[in-house]
Amino acid sequence: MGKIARLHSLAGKRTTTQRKLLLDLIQQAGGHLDADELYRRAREQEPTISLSTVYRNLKLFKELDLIDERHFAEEHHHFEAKATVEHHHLVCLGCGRVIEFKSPLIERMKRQLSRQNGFVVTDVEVCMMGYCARCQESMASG
Amino acid sequence: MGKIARLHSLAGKRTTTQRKLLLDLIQQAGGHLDADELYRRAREQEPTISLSTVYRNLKLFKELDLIDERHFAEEHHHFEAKATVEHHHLVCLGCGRVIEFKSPLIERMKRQLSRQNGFVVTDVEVCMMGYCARCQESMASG
DNA sequence: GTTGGTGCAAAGTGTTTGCACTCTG
DNA sequence: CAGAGTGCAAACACTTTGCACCAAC
Repeated sequence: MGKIARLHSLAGKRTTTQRKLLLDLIQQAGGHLDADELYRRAREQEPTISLSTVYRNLKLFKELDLIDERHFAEEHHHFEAKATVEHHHLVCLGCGRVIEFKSPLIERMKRQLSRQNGFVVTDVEVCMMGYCARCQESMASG
Repeated sequence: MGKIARLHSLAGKRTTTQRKLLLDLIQQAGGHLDADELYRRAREQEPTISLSTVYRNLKLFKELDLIDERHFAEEHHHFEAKATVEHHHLVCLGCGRVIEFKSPLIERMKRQLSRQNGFVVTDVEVCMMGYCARCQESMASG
């Protein structure tokens, strides 16, 4: 899995206005964006940008390992800037809020798998669905 | 979350030939099916069945909690008969094979989350991606 | 007999692609 | 100034829906 070190984030790819804007928006966002939300935000600063450009660059960023793609229980994909620390997601089925969490248990699980099945894990997605404290309250009272 | 007990699996819904066939196929399959694969198998026994019927029934089965829907890193969804025992998935990026596993660590993680965030977890999806033993070998030799 | 379920075709999503034009390097 | 990247529209893959007919209850 040797990977050639990248000199800067775009690794020789051309730095177009659109590409830079998209990358900035993703990194600023902090949270999770889908292609459409990113498109909407990008158009505020670059009204002629097209949705294809958004998709093409998301694909590129993924290849360059600059972003992670997430598959929540929805039809479309979500993206987020590559995490410095691996973390996972709690999705509240009440309000739709996505809460990030991390747990050392996941590392242990990886190790267990490689020991038991000889499987080398390169990427983990943990998605827990349920109800956040707030939604539980409003269900109890409502 | 109160749920009226179901008398039998289809809970008052009509037992059509197609519906029964689809449910049988899913339960026999053991593994993971996508809508198209299910359609293909169903047509072997019921050549006039339509893809819409497959989708409509998958939706119904999901509502009746007879199947689980999975979101591997692909465009379409996979389904499997409701698991008696909660288990999770290893997806090999080399050969595409899906290996099931279970781990007590996941229960612990759930408990930790409810303790730390007051979040009640109703459903968990853990998807680990990487390379199975076989694919590691062929990468090393190839 | 009602009316829920089906098959078909048409529409709806989210995403990708072909092409001519534009701009980076 | 070559060719990577763009905008646009058309194509794509998967899923849902409207409608007329059919069959389970």
